[in-house]
Order: sequence, then structure tokens, then C-alpha cells
Amino acid sequence: MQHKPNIVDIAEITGFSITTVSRVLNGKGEKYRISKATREKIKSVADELKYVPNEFARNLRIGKSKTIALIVPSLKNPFFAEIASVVNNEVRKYGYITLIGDSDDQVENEKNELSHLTSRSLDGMIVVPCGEEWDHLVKVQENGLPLICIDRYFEDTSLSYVSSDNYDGAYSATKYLIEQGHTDIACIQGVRYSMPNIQRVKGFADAMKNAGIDAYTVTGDAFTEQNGYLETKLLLSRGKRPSAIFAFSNMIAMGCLKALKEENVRIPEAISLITFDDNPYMNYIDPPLTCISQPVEDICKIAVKILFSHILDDDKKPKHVLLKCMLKVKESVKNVSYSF
Amino acid sequence: MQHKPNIVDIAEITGFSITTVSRVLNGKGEKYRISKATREKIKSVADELKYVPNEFARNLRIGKSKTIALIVPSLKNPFFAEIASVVNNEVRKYGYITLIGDSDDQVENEKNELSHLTSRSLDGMIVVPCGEEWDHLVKVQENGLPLICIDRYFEDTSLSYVSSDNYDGAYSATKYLIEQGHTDIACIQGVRYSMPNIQRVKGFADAMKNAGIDAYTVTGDAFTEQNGYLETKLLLSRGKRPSAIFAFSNMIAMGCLKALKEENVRIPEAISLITFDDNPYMNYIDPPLTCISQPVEDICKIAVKILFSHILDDDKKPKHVLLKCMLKVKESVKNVSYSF
DNA sequence: ATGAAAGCGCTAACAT
DNA sequence: ATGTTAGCGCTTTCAT
Repeated sequence: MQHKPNIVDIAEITGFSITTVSRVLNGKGEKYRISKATREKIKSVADELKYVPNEFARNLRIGKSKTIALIVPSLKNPFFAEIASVVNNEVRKYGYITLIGDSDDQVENEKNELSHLTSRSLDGMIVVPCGEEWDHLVKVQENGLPLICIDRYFEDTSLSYVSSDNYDGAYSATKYLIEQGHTDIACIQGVRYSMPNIQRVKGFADAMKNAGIDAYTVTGDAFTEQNGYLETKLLLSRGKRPSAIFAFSNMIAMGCLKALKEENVRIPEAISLITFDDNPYMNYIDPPLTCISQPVEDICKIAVKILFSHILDDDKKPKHVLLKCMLKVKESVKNVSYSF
Repeated sequence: MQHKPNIVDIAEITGFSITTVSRVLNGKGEKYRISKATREKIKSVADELKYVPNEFARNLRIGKSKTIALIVPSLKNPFFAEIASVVNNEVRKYGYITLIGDSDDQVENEKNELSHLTSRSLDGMIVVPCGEEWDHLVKVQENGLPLICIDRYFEDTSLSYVSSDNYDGAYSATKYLIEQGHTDIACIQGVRYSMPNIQRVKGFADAMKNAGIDAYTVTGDAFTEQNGYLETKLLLSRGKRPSAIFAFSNMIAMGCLKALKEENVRIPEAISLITFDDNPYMNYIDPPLTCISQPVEDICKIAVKILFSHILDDDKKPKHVLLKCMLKVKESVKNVSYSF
């Protein structure tokens, strides 16, 4: 047989009807009380021909694609690469496939990906939104496509989300710095309007205020290495340097490191550094960075679970889940309690 | 309108036939000499309805899916994450979509992904094979699906590949170490049968021999952090420690760093370290690692280009491309020429 | 310059 | 316990 075998071929060879073949091959043989002999014959022929069902025909017919899409701001960022990896694996467990879209942190791209991907009759979508707009996401959902936001999300919308408890994470980090005797702390934030950032700033500020510290710096405006670099350079050029820097993401921390290295500022001797996000490479940088580790794996697993409850169980109620972060003490924060 | 609009809806609204609508929406209006007025009307209605073509129907009809698949050993490894990112972006430029599969470095998974993915009527495939088998890959190709290997590949098969010139890369790295006065060099290799590894060992050995050094160590058996860690531990427990270690991948290097740190061996003062692969995080480890950087971006771009020449131009001739690596001197290799 | 109609491979409602 | 048949939305051949 030259062309790819289809159920018609199998029907002709076995002498049964297309329907019967379809039923057997879909595991509905029992249900339709198709005789064992028939089932076996059909299956063996299918095997022999190396029959693979045409997903397009099936999808066209049933209007489902067994496909979900994941849109992340950048696969090159290890934080999102891990998300992609975990989501991909979890989704496979349901027999579904993941299309990965990269928005390169541009809302325009996100929208394009969204419309491009929906032409594939997706069954669901997981998005790490990169902008401050959510209309296009809500619209997708209103069109009947279950959608979950992870990491970045929006409040007061009908969109489900799973993220870290960023407020608590930032609060703990700041509290830890204060406990180590730091009072002059600067934090370098990411995209200002993004919910994780808003929560982190709040957690940071609250921890400072609760400790009776009113003077602190919040600067920066992107979750990028460049932002971390520039802001650190600026902080270092100030009259009085902060004793500790709190970087709001792994990429920002990289930029801090670059700047601190350039200026020959030793960590943690001269300046302490703490950061959001953890990853394996962080253990080998100089020094290993004390960080707030996000439960990325759990976030993804829960997101996928919720997504499939939306898809399969028709449970459309929006769910909002925040998971606690963990402070991982390494070597980049100095105890300065008795240093004056 | 409740359901997703299709060309039938547009035909009804505009009063033209389905055929005409299809032609206009596919940009074949000119070709079929459809009047400008008609074209504009159809387009405006399509816009208004936010019409998105159903890819499944189209794909079913034309037998193409505008989809390619990429299988990598692990998305969590930044080396492969970068590959995924670049391939994904390049493929989008052709209006195609990428399905990403993760083999978790198990040939069994690779085979599963392969058969799972082929049911999606792929138009092409890019694989970073993880085993020493290629039969399943060749078979896929023989079934008419263009397939390219990147990074890891096989010789003497009909499979196209794009990879680094690993021999040359390893040769340069070794030559550099020797120029810096090192003679007692150990290299920690990855998966032994893999082509990059074979070439790297050859490059390493040739460089040593050409320098008149006959004694050297080649040890290890996986491109993993664990392998790097264990082998370094073993090297350090030997009577005479090597003066330099050559790690054959980023992950192996991470393991080396971990072991060296644990044993308080200073780099490069006590032992020099050079590694294959570069990535942004490597600039912040202690010390920045001198490395052989692979042209990942170019490899991916060329692979995609070749893939599409196979897909679109029907040019099925296997192509074999090796790109030169680059030695990036940072701070992990000490010049020991005059140290005895 | 535009249309009618067949068919891609599959599923499911409706037979028998 | 098995078969007939109508479409899913699209492209394309053949007509006009």
C-alpha cells in the first residue's frame, strides 16, 4: 500500500464496515458488543498496516483537538523553560499535546500567537501574560476556550490563575534581610503593572514598615538582565550605597551580578544580594545566591489540573490559587547586625 | 453568531459562493480575477466576523499540516531550551507551528513521541536523538517525512544533520590548555557512542598526541551534572591530580564545579577548567568559565532552512553541515607555563 | 469573473 | 452485533 492506511483500507481488507473498524480502534468494541474475533482481526490488520489515525479528520469531526497551547514570554529564560517542560509533560499524561508559543514579552506577539493558535481548535490554553491587558484573554475564554494564567495574572477578572504567593515571598525575603541587620535596602523590580511585581513590592514595603523602617528604594521596570544591570549601576553611583539589594527575578539578579562585578563590589562583604527565583545554575555563581524559590513544578501541575477540570469536567468556575514560596538561604547575604 | 464563523457563513452573508470566498481568503483573488469589490467585501465581512480558518479542515483537505515537530532530550537543559526557542521562532516565520517533544534522554520516549507526533500528519521533524539507534528515525524519513538531526547525529545514514564541528572545537580547547602549559589533562566525556562525544574525544586525543603528550585521561559517560560531579570526585581522589579538566558539556561542568567547590579546590589556581557550551549564566559563575561556544542559533537556523528545502522544494538530498565552534577565553584556565 | 460539487478520513445518529 | 449515511470545513476540478 502506497498511501497512508486509513480505516477504509482496514474495512476493505477485513470485510467489516468502516463503523465497526472505527469502533474497535477507538476501544469501543466492548460497548458495542463487537465479537472478540472481529476485534482481534481488525486490530491485527491495523497493526500490520501500521495504521495511525488521522488526527485532523478526527478533530474536524468531533471539534476537539486534544491540543492545548502554552504561551510564555521567553523560552530562553530558564524560569519559563522549566514551566514549558513541566506543562508539556503533564499535558502528555492526558494524551494531549502542547503547542508552545513565545511572545518575546510583547503583547502584540501574544495576541498574534493567540489568534494563530486558536485556528488549531485548541481545547485549552495556559498563558503567562506579558502585558497589562487581559481583554484578549477574557475574550478567548468567553468563546468557550478554557484558559488559565500562570505566574502573571489579573485580579477581578473571570480568568483562573495559579501563581506564587508573591506577597509572602517578598515579605519573607525582606524580613530575612532585616533580621540579618540590614536597614538600607533597595529592591529592583520588574514590570510594574504585573501582579507578581505589585505583590512583591507590597510585601517588601510592608516588611520594611512593620520593622519600623520608612526609608527604602524601589526602582527598575523590567524582569530583564539589562534592567538589573542599569539599576545596580545607578544604585552604586549614589552617595550612600544600600547594604542589600533585593532583585525581583533571576534575570534581574544576573544584571546585578554583572554590575557588582564590574564595580568590584564583593558579595556579600560589601553588598548583600537576595533574589526571587532559583535554578540549578544559581548554585554555581559567585556566591550562591540566597533566594526566594517559587514552586514552579507545583504551579504547573495545578494549572494543568485545573485546566483539564475545565476541559473535561466542564467545571468552568474560575479558580485562584497561590502557592507559598520558600526562602533558600545560601551565601549572598551577610549578617551585619554587629558590624557598626 | 454563536458558533465559530466559517466560510459558509461568509458566503451566505456576502452572497458569493464558498469557492469565491475561499479563493479570496487564500489570497488567490488576483489569480482568479475576482473583482476588487468582491474581494474587499469578503475580506471586510471576514474581519468583522473575526473569521479564523479551521486548520484541521484545510489540513485534512490538502494533506499537509503546516506543523513540524522538534524532539529534544530535555527542555530543562538551557542548551536545548535555546534550541527550542530558536527553532520555534524560525519555524513560525514560514507560517508553520512547532510541536515540542521531550524525550527525557530515553530512546523509548523518543520512539513514543515519534509515533505520537506522526499521527498529527507532520510536515517535517527536527530531532536531537538521544540514543545510539537511528532505525526509527530513518523509517520516519522513508515514510516521506523530512527529518533533520541537530547536535547529535549519525554518520553513514541518509539522515541530514546540522551540528558543531566538535572535533575542531575539542582540538582548539585542548590546544589552548596545552599552550597555557598544561600537560596533565583529564577530560570528562558524555554519552560515549554519541557523535559529538566521539568527535570531541578524537579532537582531544589528537591535540594531545600532536603536542607529544601520550598520557591523558578520558572518563565519564553522560552529559549530566551527576556524571561531572562523580568523575571529578574520582579525579580528585587520585594520587596525582590533573592540572586541568576539560568538561564536555555545560551540565558536566556544573558537576565539576560542585565537586571542586566541595573539595575546596580553587579554579583556576589549583585546577583549570574548560568546558563545551556557553550560556548567559556562565558569566556569573565563579570563575567565569573558559569555554567552547557552539553556534546554537546558526545551527538551528540552518536546520530549519534545510528542513524547509526538503518540505517545500522537494529537495530530498541529505545534507550534512558542521559549523565551527568558538573558543571563549574567560577566567577558569591558568597559565602554568613557568610554574615549575 | 464566479459556482457546483466531490471528497479528504473520521465519528455518530440512526438503522437493522 | 454490525452497517448506512450524513456531515465536520475546507480546497479544487470542472463548468459556465
